[in-house]
Amino acid sequence: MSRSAKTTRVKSRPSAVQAKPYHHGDLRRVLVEAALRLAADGGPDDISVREAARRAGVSPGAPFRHFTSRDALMTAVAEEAQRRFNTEIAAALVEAPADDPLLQFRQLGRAYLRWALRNPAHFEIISTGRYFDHEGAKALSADNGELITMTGRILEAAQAKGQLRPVDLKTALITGRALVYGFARMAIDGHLPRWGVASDEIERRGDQAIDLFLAGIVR
Amino acid sequence: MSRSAKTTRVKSRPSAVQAKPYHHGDLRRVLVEAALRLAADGGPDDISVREAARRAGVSPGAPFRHFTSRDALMTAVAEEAQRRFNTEIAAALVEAPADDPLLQFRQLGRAYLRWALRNPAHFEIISTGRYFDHEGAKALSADNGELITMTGRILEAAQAKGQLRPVDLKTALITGRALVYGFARMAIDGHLPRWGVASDEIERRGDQAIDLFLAGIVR
DNA sequence: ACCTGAACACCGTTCAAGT
DNA sequence: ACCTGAACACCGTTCAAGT
Repeated sequence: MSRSAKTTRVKSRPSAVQAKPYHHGDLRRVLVEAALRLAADGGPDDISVREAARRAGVSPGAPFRHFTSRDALMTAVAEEAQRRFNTEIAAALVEAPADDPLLQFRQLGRAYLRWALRNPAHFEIISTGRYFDHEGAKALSADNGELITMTGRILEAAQAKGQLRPVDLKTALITGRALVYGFARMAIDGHLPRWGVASDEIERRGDQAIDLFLAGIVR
Repeated sequence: MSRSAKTTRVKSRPSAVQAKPYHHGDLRRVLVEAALRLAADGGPDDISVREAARRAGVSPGAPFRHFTSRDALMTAVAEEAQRRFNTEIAAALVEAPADDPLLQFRQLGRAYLRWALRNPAHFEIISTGRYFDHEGAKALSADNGELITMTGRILEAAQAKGQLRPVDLKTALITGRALVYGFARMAIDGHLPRWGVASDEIERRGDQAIDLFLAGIVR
């Protein structure tokens, strides 16, 4: 399920069966992949430097040549997860009609929810903030800021097109995000059964929540 | 700031200065208090059985006479936090006009947000689900269910009074909760600076989000 | 330049022994 | 019945030594 990172490029020896080289060659990437896998299988807290090292076939100290601490590994993991997230959001947005910002906004919310529901552990790592310091996560902050800017522009376009009631844009933006973030976390944190939502209807309920919000701000 | 739990009732000796007794007397409660403090000072992950034992002045193994595992301690912590949460919500609800369910609903949302913002670590322990199993947390589930039921009844009353547009109640209920939960977590998880919300205006922004949602469902 | 392997301080948990 | 203190397996992290 994860990308194959087995090819440890050893330049000098062209033999078919080669001994495990002393230098790994791509350890950093392999550690991040292993950590993503550990999170997906268990949860964010199941990521451990030692276990990632074990899965990469290196000694416990080896990762510290590439990451100064567990937090630094978590940051790299979060950056990779955020990158995948942004990619999927962008892809989903293409499917919305170019001339209808309101539908684009809706599509954004739906794509956000879907990715969160299907990648709960990775979503949690990105969003919980406990797992790394946001100061040092340059790429992540950029990806994140891009998403926020994009969402704002789409909502502005909807307003400019006269699709909205007279609402404060910033308030609407924050409220909309709070809604999808909250719903995603309710699902991930296991709240929904208490609200009478079975697991096979979570996506539908999420869409209904989005639509109720939209109905409230649309003209 | 925490309730004084110093009185280790020793029945036999009425002397003023008494030696530290072998039996603690109230260890369970003291451990929970210590854990709540640890969470408040650092974060949920700063709760450790050993540190709680240290602060209670007992050996590392002692807590396991009262809690089968760290998870069991976390469950007790969560139950205490949820109890405090419910108490404050109930108190806030009294201040809302008895004949205006919509304002009661609003008040509920505001009280929810305020408690979350002022007790972020405890709120996180209650809501994240990662810290304990909800099956074994009987009292917490009861407190939680009570809150959900109450919220539902208030919204029903608002509808019965003709205060709402024709919306699906369950959808409105879930959407409303997703909104306040999401906003609370955005604040706790450190998202709000990215959305241009300074720390001294968080409560106000939260209130605005609630009001925008209400404006969308009110008649 | 990158990895090994032993070491250290820490944690959760267990258990025989003490009171 | 409840607590001590040593023990064990585990983790993050460091560092001299190897390649």
